[in-house]
Amino acid sequence: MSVRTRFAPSPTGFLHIGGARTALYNWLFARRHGGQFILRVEDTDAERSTDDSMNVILDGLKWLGLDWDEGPALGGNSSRGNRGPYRQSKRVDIYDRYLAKLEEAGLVYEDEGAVRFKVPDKDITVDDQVCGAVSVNLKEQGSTRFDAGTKQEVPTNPDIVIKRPNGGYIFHFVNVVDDIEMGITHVIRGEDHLSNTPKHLALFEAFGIEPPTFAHIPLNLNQNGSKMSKRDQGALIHEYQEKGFLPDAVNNYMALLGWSGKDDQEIFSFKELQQRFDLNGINKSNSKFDYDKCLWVNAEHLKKLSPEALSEASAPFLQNGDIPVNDARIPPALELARERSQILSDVPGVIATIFSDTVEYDDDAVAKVAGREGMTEVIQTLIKGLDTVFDWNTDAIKTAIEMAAESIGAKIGALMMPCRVAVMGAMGGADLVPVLELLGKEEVLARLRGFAKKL
RNA sequence: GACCCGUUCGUCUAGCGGUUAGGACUCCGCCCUUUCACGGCGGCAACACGGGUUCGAGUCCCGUACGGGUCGCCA
Repeated sequence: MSVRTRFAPSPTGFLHIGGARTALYNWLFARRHGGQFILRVEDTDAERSTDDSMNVILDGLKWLGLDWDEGPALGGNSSRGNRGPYRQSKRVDIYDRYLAKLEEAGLVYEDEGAVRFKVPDKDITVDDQVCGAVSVNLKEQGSTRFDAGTKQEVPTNPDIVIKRPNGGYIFHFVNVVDDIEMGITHVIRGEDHLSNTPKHLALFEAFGIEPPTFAHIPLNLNQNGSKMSKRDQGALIHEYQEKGFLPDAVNNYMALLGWSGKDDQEIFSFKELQQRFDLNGINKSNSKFDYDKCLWVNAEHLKKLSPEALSEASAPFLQNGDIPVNDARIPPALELARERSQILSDVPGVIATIFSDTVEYDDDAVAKVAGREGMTEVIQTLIKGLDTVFDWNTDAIKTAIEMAAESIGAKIGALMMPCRVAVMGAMGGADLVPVLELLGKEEVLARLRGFAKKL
């Protein structure tokens, strides 16, 4: 039987890193086994579901490259796959049919307008691929509830509500029905669902259907050790896009948070992930999100990007920085920027000076250089030396600076920093000589002359 | 509170009865270098605790502590 996994988000907000990781694991598992990945929108709670938030989730998945074989199309008006519809709000007739089965079997009853499913009074064992065998008796378990307000146990009905008085169906029921109808073979989901799983198994049994394989993955927590919330740094997928993370890097980092290839490799291409991901490598314990490491993973991916891919990915960020995207100097400039950038939004800052007609001088840098003795002579020597360069290329520029240094009995180092500050305005930044080359002779000389006047 | 899951450097993790407990991020040195960064080298830093089992326990068992989760007519 072919593997079929699904991601079943509830469209109530944004695509959260926890959800995205769940989607990724399901996607990787399906791809690894040549199966199908299904996207199903759990929007049974009409009051909390909107098309907009569904599209945010679809956009996020698309950006990550987690394409689905079956599920709603962007926009939500059409879908692909023959087991749809893939929005629960449009599957009511199917749920009605399944409810009728339970009614026939005498397993449900009405309770104040709602419909309850009678849970069996016995141990139900989840044979989880990550957590092992977990047994629970729903009848005993559900007989009391802890009221957080009064901190009291209050008696409750263990039989689970599967349909609201207003006719709407409840998660546990639709989740199971859809997994049956959609032929889901493996359910990979957050560990927060582990305690719900016996309920689902009871429903599978009631329908006489062999349940899928379950794998409950540990949760991602924030730095404080509590569940990631929307306000935590790195929680929302669209922010990665905005900040200039690469989708593959985000996938890589998400994979690492809860899964290990069992060796020392940490940087995985998307393709490698597809080849290597397995349920065995999933960890048992929760992990804390580490933004610094995520940045590092992205920087590693940035280094490996082809020049073409780098250009393409950088374009929106260059535009933001008012840098001309189609300038012929962009490709070499990007090469200067890539080693100094962790995310693409770092890129414009590294190379902006090349494309600007003014120099933004850092006061401290200027003061430091200007304070040196004989600086006027140094700058004049640089101007003279560089003015003689015919073929304006890195070798010739470097040679000219070396000769200029020699002419005043100085080491090249004594000229480089003044030149850097004069031309780029700061002590740090991209390699100076290539920057000089890209800037062009006239501009470099103009900047040096301008700087000379400041002395 | 009851039940469920978990616990190796600050963080992500390797380890599956015998290891100087390995790697990575962060941080700190040094080297490279025209700066910054990259890279290279090195350093700081961990088996939650207590009992067992065993010749021997990070590895197996039982407790305790701590963390997380679930206990909805949310998903």
